[in-house]
Amino acid sequence: MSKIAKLDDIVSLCKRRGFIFQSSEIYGGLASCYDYGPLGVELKNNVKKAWWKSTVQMRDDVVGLDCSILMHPMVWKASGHADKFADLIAECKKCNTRTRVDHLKEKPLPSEAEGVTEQAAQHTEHIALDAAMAKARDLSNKVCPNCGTVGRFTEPMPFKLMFETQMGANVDDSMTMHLRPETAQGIFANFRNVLDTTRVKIPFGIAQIGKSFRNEVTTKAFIFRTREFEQAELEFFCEPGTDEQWFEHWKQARFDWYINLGLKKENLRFREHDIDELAHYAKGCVDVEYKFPFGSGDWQELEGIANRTDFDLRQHQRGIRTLNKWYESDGDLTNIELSNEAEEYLKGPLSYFDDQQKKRYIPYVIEPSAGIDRSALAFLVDGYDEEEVRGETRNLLRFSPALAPVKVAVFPLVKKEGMPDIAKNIYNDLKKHFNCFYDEKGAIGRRYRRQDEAGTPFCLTIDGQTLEDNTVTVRDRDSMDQIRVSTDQLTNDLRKKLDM
RNA sequence: GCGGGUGUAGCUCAGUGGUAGAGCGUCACGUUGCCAACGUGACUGUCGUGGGUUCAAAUCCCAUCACCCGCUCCA
Repeated sequence: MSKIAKLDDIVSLCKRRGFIFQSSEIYGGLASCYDYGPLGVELKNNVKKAWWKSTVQMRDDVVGLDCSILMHPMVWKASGHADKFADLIAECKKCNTRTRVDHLKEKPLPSEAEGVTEQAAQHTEHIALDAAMAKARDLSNKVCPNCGTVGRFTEPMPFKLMFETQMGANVDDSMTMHLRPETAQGIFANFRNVLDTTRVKIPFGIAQIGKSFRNEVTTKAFIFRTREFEQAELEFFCEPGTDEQWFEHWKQARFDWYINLGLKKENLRFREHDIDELAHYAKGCVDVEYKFPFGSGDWQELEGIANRTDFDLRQHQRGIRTLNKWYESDGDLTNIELSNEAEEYLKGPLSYFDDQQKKRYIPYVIEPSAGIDRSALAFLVDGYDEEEVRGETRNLLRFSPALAPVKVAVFPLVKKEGMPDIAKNIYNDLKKHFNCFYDEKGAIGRRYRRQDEAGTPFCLTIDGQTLEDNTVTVRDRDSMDQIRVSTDQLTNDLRKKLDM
């Protein structure tokens, strides 16, 4: 049975072994920012590789993309982020609890005993900031969900969730830009380019992995919610009417991905979004949740899979039509309205012509959007184990071979009789195929245990018998069992064991 | 941002006003014959940071930063 890991144990192990450090630690740290160390970068790269392999490489209907983080300001106008990507929060003066304004409920009036005044809470992310502010101004009848006090709130505080920066070294001539809050918009912006250059046909997807930035109101739990984070997103374009079946397809595919990489089934589940939780453009949304060991051991989201309909492509067609207003307003996004949709919007540049059906339409989009850092954390937490071996505690990370930072460690049993030379030769040969690690220092048991804690699946030991019959021992991380393998079969044998 | 907790060596922690410590880890040398072995030795500290009180501060006071838990939010 594996031990339930506490987050603190994981944080400590990550530091001790060089998986994850706090950013700018020598200066006292920078809130919410973390650095991946030598083992961590391997793990994270492996998570990305595994995602890319299953999402792009193994499929005939998905191509990749890598967009810039900075994009034309109008992208964020069209996507809605520039106006709407903000939360309004008010604080109860009595109990000092902060609550999102849109989550506050009215005190039921006596005449409406059924409580029907409770409106479905609409996510502020998708309400224009001005409108939300106006609507939120009157909190006199709202109830604090914490202490039940009515109408004693501070002025709603808006939070800008997008990072701003300046482009252009000339201060007078520089333009305010945003760091992307999601990678998805770069994909929509390149939809036409990909269509025109790759001979893809609907249904097909465009995949991208990259950094995004959000000024979260609060950060949380180590690398779980940070303001700078890495996403793996797929926009899968399909014909309207087939969207629900593709939604189901990706739900299953994405769930299986986590399981296949070793997450325990009992720690993973779907959570369907309620109707009133859905963004107004989304037809359906489900989260893949992992049972993280923070606090009370709550389920937390690893990935969201949404049916975004044709909303984004249609918005960008409106965005393109707004470009002149943007020039005229001297690049001030706040002063312009997004143009209305063209009457012929179905024939716009972001539409698709289906040659078989002789039909033009704007495709629907299924979007599985995964957090790479949180996935990495889930794999760390899920793989962490402590067990008693001869009265000693053995710490290990039971990584799937695909994720293990080091695949094979090579040791001479002792530093004599030519064992190090043989071991080095084997190491030099194997490292062409796998990420390997060589170590000839200290006791063999210690070397094994160190690799256990790094999650290395296999350790090879060159011993006295190697000198006689050219076999080495292959020691399995999880069982600690050893078998002898002939050196000329090592590569093949390990390939099989590692599934590489 | 609010409330609660924490911050001393790479890690875990002891140290409540008087010379900064332990265990583990790391490194070196010797030894080695398969699971954190043993011996000897070595390195490691802005006591989170800044200020104050004091003859004297890791210790008391103030401020600040960071982390954890809760509220909240999300990939």
